[in-house]
Amino acid sequence: MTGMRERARAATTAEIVRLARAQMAAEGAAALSLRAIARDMDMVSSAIYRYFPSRDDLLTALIIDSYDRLGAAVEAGEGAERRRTDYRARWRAAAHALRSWAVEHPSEWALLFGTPVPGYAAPPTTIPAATRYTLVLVSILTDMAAAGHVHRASVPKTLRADLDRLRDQLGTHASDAALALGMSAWAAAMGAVNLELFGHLHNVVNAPGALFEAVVEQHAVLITT
Amino acid sequence: MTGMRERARAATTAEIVRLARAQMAAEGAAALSLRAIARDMDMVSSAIYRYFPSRDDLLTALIIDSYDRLGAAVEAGEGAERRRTDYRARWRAAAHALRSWAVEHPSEWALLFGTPVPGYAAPPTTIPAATRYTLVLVSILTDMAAAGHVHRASVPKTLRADLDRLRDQLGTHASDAALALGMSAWAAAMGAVNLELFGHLHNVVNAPGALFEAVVEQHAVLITT
DNA sequence: GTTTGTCGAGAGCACTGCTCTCGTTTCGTG
DNA sequence: CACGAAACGAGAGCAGTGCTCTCGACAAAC
Repeated sequence: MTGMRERARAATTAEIVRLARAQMAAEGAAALSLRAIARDMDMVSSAIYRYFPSRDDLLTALIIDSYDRLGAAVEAGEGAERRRTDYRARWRAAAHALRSWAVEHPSEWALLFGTPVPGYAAPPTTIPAATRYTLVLVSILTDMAAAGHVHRASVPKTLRADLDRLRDQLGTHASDAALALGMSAWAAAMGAVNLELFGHLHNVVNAPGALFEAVVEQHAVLITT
Repeated sequence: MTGMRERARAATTAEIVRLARAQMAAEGAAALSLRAIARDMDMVSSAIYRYFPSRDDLLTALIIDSYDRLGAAVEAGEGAERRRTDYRARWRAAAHALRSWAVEHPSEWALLFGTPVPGYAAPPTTIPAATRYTLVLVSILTDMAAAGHVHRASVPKTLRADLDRLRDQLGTHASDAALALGMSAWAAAMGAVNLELFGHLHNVVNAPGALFEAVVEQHAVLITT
């Protein structure tokens, strides 16, 4: 089953992804060049197309991989919190794991959450990986609901249909209010990280992560009351 | 003072920016091509360099212009609220003006708040324009402080020094708690718009603006209590 | 009226993603 | 075991990019 052809192919594919990630970290996602990767491998550019039919397909592979590693990091961060009924602590742990990963892998964060490449539509293959880091927050809300916690928050009428569908998709019993609060917290955390990483806090908030900290604490209170 | 040379130069410069914006709206900011602009003007690509020394300088001009138009839109939206002491209504008006502008000019939003172009650092020239839309929120907080409103919120220690400096820079008397709440609201709104525009709500929140609505309402309460 | 500086045209450099062909090597099957 | 199919890397080539340089034509300033 593992002919030398398959092994060579797997090795080459992995090497391409490895070099692509390195190049992305060094020069940014937009500067990713198939020819440069080929040069680094002492190959000719056309040979890369034996492994990835186009630059977009290579990008897709990188996106899935990054989503997966982000998901793993957030899961690990939240999972490290031993007091499973301290929902506020679990939220803090998950959120800080999110920001830490972003700060440590800025180019990958930009690839996932920055400007979408024009003409590039993420294929459905990416959906499971893209959802992963999100499910950690959902699990906290689900556990709170199971423990009988009642969330109070106004939920815009326009959101209700989507929340019903989501509750079904995710298999959770969290209330509309809980899901709305969770999505707000999600958006806020994402916004704070984006502002920080994309340079919009220069001469505004110099202390690294200080804005994120404030955002997380506000929503820690909102989520657990 | 207005020799035919100067007038021709101003007209050509404006035409370049106009075509650049059109091309950006059609194909996205990343696909902006000097040669395509030159073709549309029946000129040769090298002639463009008489007006903009590099592609980055053209980008800078576009960025400043977009920031300015965003600022004007948010100012107009907030200014249309007649009840100046209804701070919650003013916040809602400003926030919705922000999202409306973003939805109507997605490529410009991406240019301003998406992935920064690698190797491109926004020159200090952009700072005044970039601050403009932010000042609307600051003015609301300042008016609340002047009216004697007292904000209660925990403020991370790491944020305090920055808040002191900001209060000085902005010439406001808003408290630490007020500024922290304001910045959280800012980050949350930005995050919600980014998630929506960059396609991260596909199959999550289909109703347009529903997540943004929830985020704005959460922070409307936070800011005014 | 002469000089000075700006302008557009054109050629060219180094780079990109991508396609096609060609000779070689490996694999599955008769 | 032999043979055809499939996969592979090399190489040339196409159309596109940002950018640089030179050159002749024209307007502006002295």
